[in-house]
Amino acid sequence: MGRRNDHTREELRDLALRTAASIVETAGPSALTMREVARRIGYTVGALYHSFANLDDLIVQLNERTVFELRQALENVNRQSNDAGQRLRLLAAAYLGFALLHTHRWRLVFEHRLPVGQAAPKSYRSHTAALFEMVQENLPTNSCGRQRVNAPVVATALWSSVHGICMLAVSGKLQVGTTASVQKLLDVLLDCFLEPRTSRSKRG
Amino acid sequence: MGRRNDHTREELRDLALRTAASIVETAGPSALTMREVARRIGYTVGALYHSFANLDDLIVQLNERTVFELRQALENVNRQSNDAGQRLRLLAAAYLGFALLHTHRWRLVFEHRLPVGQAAPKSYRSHTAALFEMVQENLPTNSCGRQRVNAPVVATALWSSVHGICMLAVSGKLQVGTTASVQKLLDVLLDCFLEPRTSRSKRG
DNA sequence: TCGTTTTATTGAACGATGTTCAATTAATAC
DNA sequence: GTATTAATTGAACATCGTTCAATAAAACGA
Repeated sequence: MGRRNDHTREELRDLALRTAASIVETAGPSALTMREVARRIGYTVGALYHSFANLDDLIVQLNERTVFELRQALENVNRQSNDAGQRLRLLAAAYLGFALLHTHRWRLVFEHRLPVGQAAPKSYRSHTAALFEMVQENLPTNSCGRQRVNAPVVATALWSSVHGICMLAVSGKLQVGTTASVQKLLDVLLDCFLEPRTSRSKRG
Repeated sequence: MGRRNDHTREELRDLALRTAASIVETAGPSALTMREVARRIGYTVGALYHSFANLDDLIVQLNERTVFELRQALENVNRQSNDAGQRLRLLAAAYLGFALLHTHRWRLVFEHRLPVGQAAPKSYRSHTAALFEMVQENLPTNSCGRQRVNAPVVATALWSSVHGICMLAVSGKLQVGTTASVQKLLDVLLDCFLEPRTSRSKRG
């Protein structure tokens, strides 16, 4: 069979990426092979290599989509409160929610290793930068010794921490089992970053 | 060639694991193959399958060793100060130091996926439990709204956060480049967990 | 010391993987 | 209607994890 015109180049790329996402979500990253993607979309392996340089490239493009979805989810949540502190708590809960809902795909974003010397694509970096900006803008001015360190550093520290809690919880490396107990870890963390330093028994 | 008796079964296991560690550290996890380990220790692949059930098992045993080394490094540091808060800061710095020094091996511990339904080995769990206990014992009693939540939860939240900062930094997913700036993230986090709520300009 | 048993080790084999590319065939352009 | 262009195939190659019958050396019993 030669040229088919069943799909444009862009349609095929989209089809392959959606299929890859489905494979990863249901069967884990180890099930994501060029041959399996090809089989599911009804093409042969060779055809995939016109849309993707190699498997690594396919994964990078899949991760790009995942980060975009994550950004959208967080941006939606960020509009649902007028209180900055409350927004931060909602963002953390949404981050955990996304990680729990799309566990394999979410882990793939952070566990995939780029070939040495190869930078992450620009769109990927812009999405993650947007995430950190969202956090930064919701930081109270008096949070966490803020007068000494600048906001980007605090935002980075806080969100890396949220990430660490979610990652360890989701990957089962933590003993905590239930979603509720993971949420409690996030609460403790955010209490530390949000509660004003002078009142020490706000709601004890 | 038949039976060789160059090494006992235990010697061969040790040799293979040390070789595997070396491969991972220098060339990354993707370079860790049964064939490469076998080649380097001067045996054929088949021989490895008497010491390890499969590649997954070899990785699990390698990770066990890595976690043991990490535990030792932290226990050493934990004896080098009389102030609990200072010990926590030293522990965090040592955790980052280990992650930076043994990046690939350290990442492999957290990024390796066990086959579904298979639990991490008991020794692995006991090492990580020891880490969390160390943190827990160094927590000040008044830290982070401690009167409301119990110590294990605070310890888990704090150390998962330290882990998140180290992981994102080491895997290059963060924009921060230098070791100093990562250390500053850890400082901000520990300030939040350690500084008494009433004094706000301790060392500004 | 010799013959038997045990066991460590080999090496070839199998199926699956990523990747390449000449051949083919359909769509497009002229 | 022919020539050009480009998408698609499918076979090929190297490498991977894993298995296992064959083999040879060590250990054992007499």
